[in-house]
Amino acid sequence: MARQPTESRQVEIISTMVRLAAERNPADITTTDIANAMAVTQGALFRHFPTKEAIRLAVVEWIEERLMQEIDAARAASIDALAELKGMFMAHVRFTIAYPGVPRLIFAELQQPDGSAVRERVQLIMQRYRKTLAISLAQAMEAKLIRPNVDVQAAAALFLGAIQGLVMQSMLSGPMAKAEHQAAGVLKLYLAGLGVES
Amino acid sequence: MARQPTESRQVEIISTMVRLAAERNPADITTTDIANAMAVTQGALFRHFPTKEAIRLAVVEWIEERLMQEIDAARAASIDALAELKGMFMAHVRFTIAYPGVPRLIFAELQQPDGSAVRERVQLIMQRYRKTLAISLAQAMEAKLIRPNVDVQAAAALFLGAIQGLVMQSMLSGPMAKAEHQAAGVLKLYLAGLGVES
DNA sequence: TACTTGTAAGTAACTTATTACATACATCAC
DNA sequence: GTGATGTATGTAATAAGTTACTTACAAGTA
Repeated sequence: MARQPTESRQVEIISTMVRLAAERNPADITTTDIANAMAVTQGALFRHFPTKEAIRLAVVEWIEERLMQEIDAARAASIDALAELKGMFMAHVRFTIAYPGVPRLIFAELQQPDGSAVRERVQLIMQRYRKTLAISLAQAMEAKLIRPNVDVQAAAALFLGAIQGLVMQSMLSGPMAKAEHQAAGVLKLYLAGLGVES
Repeated sequence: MARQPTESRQVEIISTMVRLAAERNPADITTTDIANAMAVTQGALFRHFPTKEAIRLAVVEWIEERLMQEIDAARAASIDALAELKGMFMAHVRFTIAYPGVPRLIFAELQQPDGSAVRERVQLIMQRYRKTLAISLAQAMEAKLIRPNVDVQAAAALFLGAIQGLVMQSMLSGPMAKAEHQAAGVLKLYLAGLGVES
């Protein structure tokens, strides 16, 4: 019962996957797990996606759309390049708190062997993200909001690492929500590395 | 043929797992994969470990032993707390270059559900590591080698995140070896956050 | 009526672990 | 030394369970 069109089922499958990934190893989530969580039979999933890999790809695309939207919104709401960096950092942290399964899914896909379509999509997202960061960093340098001799590549890597460090900590010691006030501390430390006085 | 005692086979199984994890998703490495790489039959593995989980636990214990040995050696060879931090960072990076499978294995185990014996072991390693970092950071503050108002918790989290950021970058764009010179840049940036002039 | 979405059952492939059996090897009586 | 014996390590086959995906059929919906 409760028949639904493919479009809404696809969304449901994606969000169920993201939800389940918050508490389990994404690699261990089976089509049966997803179907049970949706109260349909396992075979029903294949009415809406041809393969499991197609589901994983759709999940990654969903993440890209949502996360990049948040990042871009934070950037747009900023008055200068330094505010952009702060805003993107906190937006990313908030997104991770809202969807704790997301970093786990991303990392699980990064572990996939070379040539996997899903993996390459994740690589594209990260490249795009790094490029955005590099632009803001360069602008901040030009506007003398950060010190003039910052290694932009290292700064972009450390930005992502800082977030990843918070994620790892939440995976170690409890819910990501607890890490939110820690996030402010880490951001402050990161900005100090860029020469920002606080 | 080429019978070998259990002790050496156990070591071989562990190092084969670590080696395979450098190029594949650790979650996808089967006992058949390990056995093939060792040129024995799949069943032979169970002469030396009772279950696959026992293999995974042994791998984690091997990592702990080796990594912590490197970290401690780097600490011991340092003249002050700041040199300790630098030494530990670079030792960790070098270890990751030598064994690219290690961070993947650690992360894969962290994804495991709560209560898993292997996961809890990894948690212990990370706690121990963080504690070591906190001590060095506190000492460095006391000796006025870094600025006096560093948030030690955030600094420990960012230290691990900085390494994790390098690992993610290598997973994105190629071998970890390429990331070595990047590591120096990230370390410099991290230390700048602690108020270290360079 | 024609198409879409669902179920129930089944299948092929894969994975961990076990079992029956074979053989190398250390130990020890002699 | 030599040979017997028990144990450790290996193979081949297979059991038992799981997973992604398919198929035959039913029923809702435009």
